[in-house]
Amino acid sequence: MTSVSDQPSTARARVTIREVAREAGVGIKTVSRVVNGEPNVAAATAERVRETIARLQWEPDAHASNLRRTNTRTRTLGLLLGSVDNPFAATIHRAIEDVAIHRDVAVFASSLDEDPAREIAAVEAFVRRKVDGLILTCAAGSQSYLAEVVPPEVPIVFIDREPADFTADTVRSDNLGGSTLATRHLLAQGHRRIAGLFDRSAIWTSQQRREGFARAMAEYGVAPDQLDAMSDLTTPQAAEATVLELLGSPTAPTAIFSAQNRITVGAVHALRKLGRQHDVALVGFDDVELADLIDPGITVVAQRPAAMGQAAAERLFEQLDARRAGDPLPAVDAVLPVDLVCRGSGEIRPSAPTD
Amino acid sequence: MTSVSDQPSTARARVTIREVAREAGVGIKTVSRVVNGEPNVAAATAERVRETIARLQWEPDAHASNLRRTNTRTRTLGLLLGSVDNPFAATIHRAIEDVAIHRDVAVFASSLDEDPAREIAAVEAFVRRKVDGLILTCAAGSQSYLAEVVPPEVPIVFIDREPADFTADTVRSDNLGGSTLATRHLLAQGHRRIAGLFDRSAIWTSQQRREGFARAMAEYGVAPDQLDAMSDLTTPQAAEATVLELLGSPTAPTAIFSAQNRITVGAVHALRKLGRQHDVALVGFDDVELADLIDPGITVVAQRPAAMGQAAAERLFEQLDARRAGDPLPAVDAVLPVDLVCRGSGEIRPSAPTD
DNA sequence: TTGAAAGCGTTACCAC
DNA sequence: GTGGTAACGCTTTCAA
Repeated sequence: MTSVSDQPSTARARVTIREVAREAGVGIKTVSRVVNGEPNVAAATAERVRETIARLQWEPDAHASNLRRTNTRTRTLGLLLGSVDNPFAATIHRAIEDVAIHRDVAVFASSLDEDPAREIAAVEAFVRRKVDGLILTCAAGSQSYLAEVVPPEVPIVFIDREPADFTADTVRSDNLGGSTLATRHLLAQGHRRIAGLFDRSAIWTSQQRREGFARAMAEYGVAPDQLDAMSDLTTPQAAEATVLELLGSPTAPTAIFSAQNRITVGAVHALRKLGRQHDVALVGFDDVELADLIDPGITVVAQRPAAMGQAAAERLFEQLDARRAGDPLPAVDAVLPVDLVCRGSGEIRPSAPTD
Repeated sequence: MTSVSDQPSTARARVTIREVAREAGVGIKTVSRVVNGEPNVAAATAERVRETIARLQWEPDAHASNLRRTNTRTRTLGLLLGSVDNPFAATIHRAIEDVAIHRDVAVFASSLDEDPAREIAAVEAFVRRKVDGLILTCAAGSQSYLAEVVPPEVPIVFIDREPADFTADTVRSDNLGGSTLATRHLLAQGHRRIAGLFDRSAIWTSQQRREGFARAMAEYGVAPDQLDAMSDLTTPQAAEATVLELLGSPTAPTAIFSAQNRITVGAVHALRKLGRQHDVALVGFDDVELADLIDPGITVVAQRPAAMGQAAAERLFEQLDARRAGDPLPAVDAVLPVDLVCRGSGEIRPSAPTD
């Protein structure tokens, strides 16, 4: 009665490694060896097992494997971005996915909306799910919490922004150099009254870009406290309103440096509304789609989000491999270059040249 | 020797439910009850357990729990998109994440690049990871494989495109109505020679939009076989080249219907290159960023990707709840309306009116 | 109200 | 080469 019944491979019920072993007439460990590509299995046996797996349509249970595996890899990665629907972040995301897929690693993506609490909650959720590694954009003022929340064997790579109170690999753009470059470009056209428009000042990149703006202005003799710099512009609408106001004032700027893609969009809208797009110069940080089709084309300092994503993912896997081998790599701060793309808006000269 | 040692809560090593139980002086089942909010635990006991959990910083292992749990929820969801960096898809992604986060569900996102093999591989990877549900954009010609690959208790919602050979909930735009609307809009301006530019014909939405285009043209007496319709334009570059060629021919169209966002971008580039953007009419399907800042503004049939994502995620969770309660909901085909947004390019009249 | 014991589906260890 | 058997960290079952 308890003997092997000759039921055909019926029910789509749940197929386990045991059924496969029984059907193939081998031990369960042998099946395990085959699926994991371990040595010490006769070619013929392996073939038979593979055939059985295919016939029974068995899929190994990832959770069960990870439970016992010492080298525990969930083949899973946690990615935290400003927002998955921001073009800059989405490009990073895609590049990371392209690296991860080669290792059969799946990506959990989360948006943080500049909310420190959400950053911590997302990291905790990733850790609970035992991700192999983390690629993080940070919103919180300090990343010291990571030391207690993330196990030491889980590598972390920061992307786009440098962390505070925590040391780990970072991949980011040359924000300082880029914003200096952008500002100098406007100064070189003869502009002296240049308005700098920035995102919320709590964001690391926003601070860096503001610093770059200030440095370039200082080179031309403008003291930091005399800067026409507006921070905390969190939406295109806020940027638009600010530009409308600035240009209405008696000391209106002749040029604008917009330090983030959404701010650039708002600024362009404002200039159009006033019909002054051929009159007031504009350079933006981070590229914008269709920037070349607008009249005038928008001059920007373009970042390399795809390269950033790729570099971050590759570094993460290097760390993973190194740590499994026993020696973690030292943290590296990778800075990617940015490119000034001249399309017209940044090459407008002031109506009454200062120089 | 084997008695309980009074080691202080040392090593950040791995804390398990057993340690917590031992420290709190209760059985492990009681700890389990507390973390899962099950009844039959004295308030004082529960409090003591919670205190111990906090002190030991224990995080339950999600994989271990899911192994034995019958009601197995990994609080995980698989999302397959054309590409995570396409703005349309990225907006859907964000909307889904916003619904999922309320249920503490994490989202695995994957891109398929219109590759049928990648679709299947991605779904298998999701299933292996025991996701609670799937939201899929499909590239394969048939989704019949899902019946064998996806366990019946895992709900599937299709987004953007209808599946073939498989029945499940679908959330999509009114592609047929939208493309008819777009084409009629051009016809109403007096255009009769209208070129239709489409994505690869294997894609469901591409077929639908082509059908809508054909129907509207037929209303004005143009037979399907006389249509100026170009398919398989997979990149903006291809679209641009096609438009350049079309406009150079003796029977050049006076208007263009571009059936996808990247095709629209290519078409605009071509028109600019020829300096004919104020001369040849253009209506695109799916909105494009900064379309209002270009001169002329691009008239489009706008979809509602955020609403699509939200609807799909909500439907998925409804199905999940219903199935756990024992009665799956019948499959529904939700069709979201599209909106004609007139910005100028679609309102250009033919130089030599036909009517 | 509580906890001991028996799984869940896989991999690790060690005999054969 | 091969296959038992004991984990892995938790939930379920069931007896106390």
